[in-house]
Amino acid sequence: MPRRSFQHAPEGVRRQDLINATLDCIAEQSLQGATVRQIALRAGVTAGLIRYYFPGKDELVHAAYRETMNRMTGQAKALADDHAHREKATPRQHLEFFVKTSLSPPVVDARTLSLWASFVSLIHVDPEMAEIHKESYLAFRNEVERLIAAVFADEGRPAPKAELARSAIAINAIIDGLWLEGCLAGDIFGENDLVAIGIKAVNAVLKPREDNQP
Amino acid sequence: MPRRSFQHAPEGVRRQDLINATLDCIAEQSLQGATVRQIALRAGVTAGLIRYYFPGKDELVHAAYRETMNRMTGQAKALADDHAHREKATPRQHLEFFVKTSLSPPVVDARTLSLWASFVSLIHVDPEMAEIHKESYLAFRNEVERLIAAVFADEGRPAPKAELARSAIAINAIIDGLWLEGCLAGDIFGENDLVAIGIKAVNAVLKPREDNQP
DNA sequence: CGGCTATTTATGCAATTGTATAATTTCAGC
DNA sequence: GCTGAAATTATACAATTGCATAAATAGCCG
Repeated sequence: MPRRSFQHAPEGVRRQDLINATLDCIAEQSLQGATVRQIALRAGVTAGLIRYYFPGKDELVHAAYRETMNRMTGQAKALADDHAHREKATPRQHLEFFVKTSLSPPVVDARTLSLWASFVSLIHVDPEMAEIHKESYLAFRNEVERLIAAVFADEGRPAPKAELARSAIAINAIIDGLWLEGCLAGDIFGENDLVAIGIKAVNAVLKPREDNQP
Repeated sequence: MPRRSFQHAPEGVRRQDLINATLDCIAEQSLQGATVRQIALRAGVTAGLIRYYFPGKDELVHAAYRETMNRMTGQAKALADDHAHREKATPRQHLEFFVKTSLSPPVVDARTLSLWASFVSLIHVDPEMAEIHKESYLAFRNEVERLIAAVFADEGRPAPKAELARSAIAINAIIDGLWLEGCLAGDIFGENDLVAIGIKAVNAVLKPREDNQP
């Protein structure tokens, strides 16, 4: 009885295939559907191979979480930077591009939400997941803070460290929230509705403190 | 060999016990830890009983999801209404109370986030979960819309239906997002930081269209 | 207090799970 | 072409899963 034939995959690609297969499984069938056998099937290998590349299934899920967050932040940043560079944008426009890319496809996407929610549900269960969350959260927020600092500098506005951090946290929260809403109820938002709301809210948060009146 | 003794539970309480036990399991160990045996253990009964009260485990999870969302919206609304009533608040203040209660404990809570994320991860897997999401989302948004309509009426401002819906969607998104952020990174927000950001952003969205400048 | 029904426990089962281990195949270097 | 290490498959296993069924208990109505 001959075994099925196979090939040695080049450096790193098998590992990446397994991560991608894991993401497919989680997105389509939730964590409970992401079994070693299903994952292996999707990746076109057999289940045992998973433990050749990862100590266990948990570590594969950790890698999948990292991958997801890196993709999200990476996409938002790359698209915004590119756009800003082409149009020789002011720092304020650059920030708005970032808001826009964060609130448009492919960052806003139902599948990504399913993945994200699955991972978040493990944050209080698995300490390593909590660590990954913390890291990826800070990576995104630092990006926001850099953009805000540039705006303040460009507009000759004093930027005390605390004020900067406060703004970054607030804007990060607004982007996250609108992102969530866009993924959850994508169909009710037109092309740029979400972006318009986001920019309006971000500008409100960036205003100096005094004018809190409606 | 005598069996363990037991009591007949009064109308509905056993069912509720099972739902609560399910929520405990999901919050502490994620969906994968919410097995019929674990749930039964928590509820102080044996596993078979679950299928006396529910057709299957899936339906128990559905009930747990409904319960979670009803509690969240219910708490936010009840606390805000109560507060507004005591202080004879204006509609605008009432809306701000609603933002405040939505962005404070017990609505903002790490455990609730774990539950919510677990359920959301099933929305694209299980059509019934999608339906529950839709219903609970609309229930919350309608509440927001009612509050906004009162603000517009009170301030003698025209409130075309489309404008009202647009504002409700936007404000709902902002509240959801800040709620998310508060649950995820609760420790970095002071008592009222989140509320302040929320009210600022909500007011910005409520402003008439013209002034979009920073 | 005796019986009847709703409630609850107990047990078993086939399917699935992650992991461990051994056997096989591929392929780069000689 | 050989050879040996690296990559992959195959099989087995104990544990766990949701569910079905049968037996037992509780407690209300008469």
